[in-house]
Amino acid sequence: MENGGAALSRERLIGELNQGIELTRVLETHLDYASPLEFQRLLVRSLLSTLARAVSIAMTSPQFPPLPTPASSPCPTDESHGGDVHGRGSKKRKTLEPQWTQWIRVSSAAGVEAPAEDGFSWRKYGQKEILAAKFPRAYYRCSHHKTRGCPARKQVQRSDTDELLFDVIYHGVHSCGAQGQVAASGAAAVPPAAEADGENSEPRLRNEALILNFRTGLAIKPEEVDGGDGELPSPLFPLVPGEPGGASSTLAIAGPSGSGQLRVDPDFPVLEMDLGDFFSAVLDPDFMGDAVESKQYLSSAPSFFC
DNA sequence: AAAATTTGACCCAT
DNA sequence: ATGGGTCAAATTTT
Repeated sequence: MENGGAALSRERLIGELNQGIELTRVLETHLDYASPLEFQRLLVRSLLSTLARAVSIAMTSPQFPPLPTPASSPCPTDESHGGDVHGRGSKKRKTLEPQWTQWIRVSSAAGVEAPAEDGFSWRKYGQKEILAAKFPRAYYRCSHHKTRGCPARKQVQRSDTDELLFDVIYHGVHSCGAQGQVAASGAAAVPPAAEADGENSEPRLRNEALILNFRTGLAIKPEEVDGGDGELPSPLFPLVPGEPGGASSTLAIAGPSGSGQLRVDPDFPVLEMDLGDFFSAVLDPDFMGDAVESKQYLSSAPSFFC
């Protein structure tokens, strides 16, 4: 039952992350020495793609929620490992459970209270006004929480800006053998957005208004798609830009340190991850193997992110 | 009556 | 002290 695959992607992930850190250090040095802007740009670009790859790996890693159907897998949810003795300001690894976000847009503006069904049955257990949000956030948990202790939960909140958009944040995976994932695979895992019967001749990736939101506020938002319509390269978040004639969609990426572009697969759902959770998951002691060094790396480097 | 939702209190991290 | 997540009693829905 070992998760060889998981371990592998974790290694790759850590590798990418470390490289990103290394690049950052080099860049820092060169900033100090006022090296050629050209070179600095190159570093930044490399850094960007390294991080993008890392994100991609993280997103597809078994440790994180799967895009397609939940494929009722055994409940991996492990609670405590009693083995965390090491005094030493014990870290608080709080988020072990997968969490991801879906943006769902509804069609009719008026009267819409919530996005359509997603194939599971939920029971609302709370609602809260959120500080800087126009709309309240609703909390749901799987209906089988009582009966079968299913840990799945979700939060639904209407977007401040786009009236037709809802953020649906899922926490944990279902352990109840509930709900046929409806062939509409999309139903539960991908924004239906459909409404097809229209004239949408637009390229698929339009203003889905998707935003990859890291703690820093780094955002990636849709931009023009370069007419290309060919197949998209398989690696998600492949290398960055500079390269004009690509058959894929491109996204403009803008962050605290500049901007660039990314190619993306329009079919890949956009997730939202908190970098803190991201790192704590990656650094979970249970997986540290001989990569322990990365721990120090990571904990000492990215002041950048917070 | 049973099941689900509403809503303010409560609790736990910042 | 604050903001956000959950609890649970009251209330509404079926």
